[in-house]
Amino acid sequence: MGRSPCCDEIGVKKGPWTEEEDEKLIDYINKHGHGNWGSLSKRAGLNRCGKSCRLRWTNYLRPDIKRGKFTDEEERIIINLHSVLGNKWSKIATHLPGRTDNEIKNFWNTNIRKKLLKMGIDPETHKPRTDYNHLMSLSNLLGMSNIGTAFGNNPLGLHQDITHLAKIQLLQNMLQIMNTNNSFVNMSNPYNPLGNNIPSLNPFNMFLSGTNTIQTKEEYAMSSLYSNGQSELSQQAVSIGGLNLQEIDYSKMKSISCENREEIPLPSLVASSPRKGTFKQIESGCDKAQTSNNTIFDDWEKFLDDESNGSYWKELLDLTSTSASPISW
DNA sequence: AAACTACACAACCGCTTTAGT
DNA sequence: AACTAAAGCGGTTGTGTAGTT
Repeated sequence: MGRSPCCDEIGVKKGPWTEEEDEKLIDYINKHGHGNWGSLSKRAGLNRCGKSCRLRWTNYLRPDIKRGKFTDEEERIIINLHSVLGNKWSKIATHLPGRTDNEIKNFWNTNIRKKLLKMGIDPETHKPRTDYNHLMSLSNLLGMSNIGTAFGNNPLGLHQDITHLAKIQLLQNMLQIMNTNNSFVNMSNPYNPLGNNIPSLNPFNMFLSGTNTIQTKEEYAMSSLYSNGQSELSQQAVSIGGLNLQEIDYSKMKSISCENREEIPLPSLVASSPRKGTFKQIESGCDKAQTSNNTIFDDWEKFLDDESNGSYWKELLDLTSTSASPISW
């Protein structure tokens, strides 16, 4: 074992590559192949460590690298694969021809990660965020909004839809916390790894499972990634680029017990967009919680409108943060 | 126009894994 | 089996640039 000392060498150039250096590296590799990276730099007449040469070639100069913006499809693939593989950027990159692990990692950290956070989804777990700070910031946002409303204006310039979204998101996240250990709720998750389709008696089911009904335009696009329920999400991942993930998900899931389901290394994200053929499934999945003319969403929005003043949410949050025992429905 | 800020991306660092002896 | 060098990998940092004040 042991780290290669090449990058510690004194006098070896660091920092951005010049065009001249790029040309030398490309010429050399085109003629001779890279061979041993450690000795390549000298053979190619470059005052760089081998590691630096390798990275420059693999991340930038390689002729098969696809440059430019990531497409929506690539974004979808990355999110799906990340939900299964985690931060295994090199593995993810093998399913995106022409994209490097570095590029994907950067794209994730600067773009996708932020979008997920904005949607209230934890980018690590792909589940709704449950950290207290996040809830407090949502609560404060709503509080400010309500102050403005009381005086007939809106100091933050919050659009009504955004406020509404924050409300629903807050409620959803709180319920997630409350029910972390509630097996009944797990049982009613629209994604049921056991394959049975037990209708939910829990009116909060759709919120616990990560469903928002009000989204910004941008978030709508993102949320469509999570639109098919977990089993379909896995299948999407399976079908991408010939990727075979069956052994990772289904084989484990079929045999896993209800109690152990938390340990499945897969996300539990589910539908949140009205994508064709999907939204209908979601709604039919919560028929039991549906009133004659209104959907559960209508009911909940009404509930939120009735109860959405700052002190109410704060009280509820205080209760949540101090309550050790989960609430059962 | 200048200063500041946020963002994107290239490159580096250091740990882990792999292959060769 | 033990050791070493090289390559792989993921986290982090540095820098250039576009946008904003």
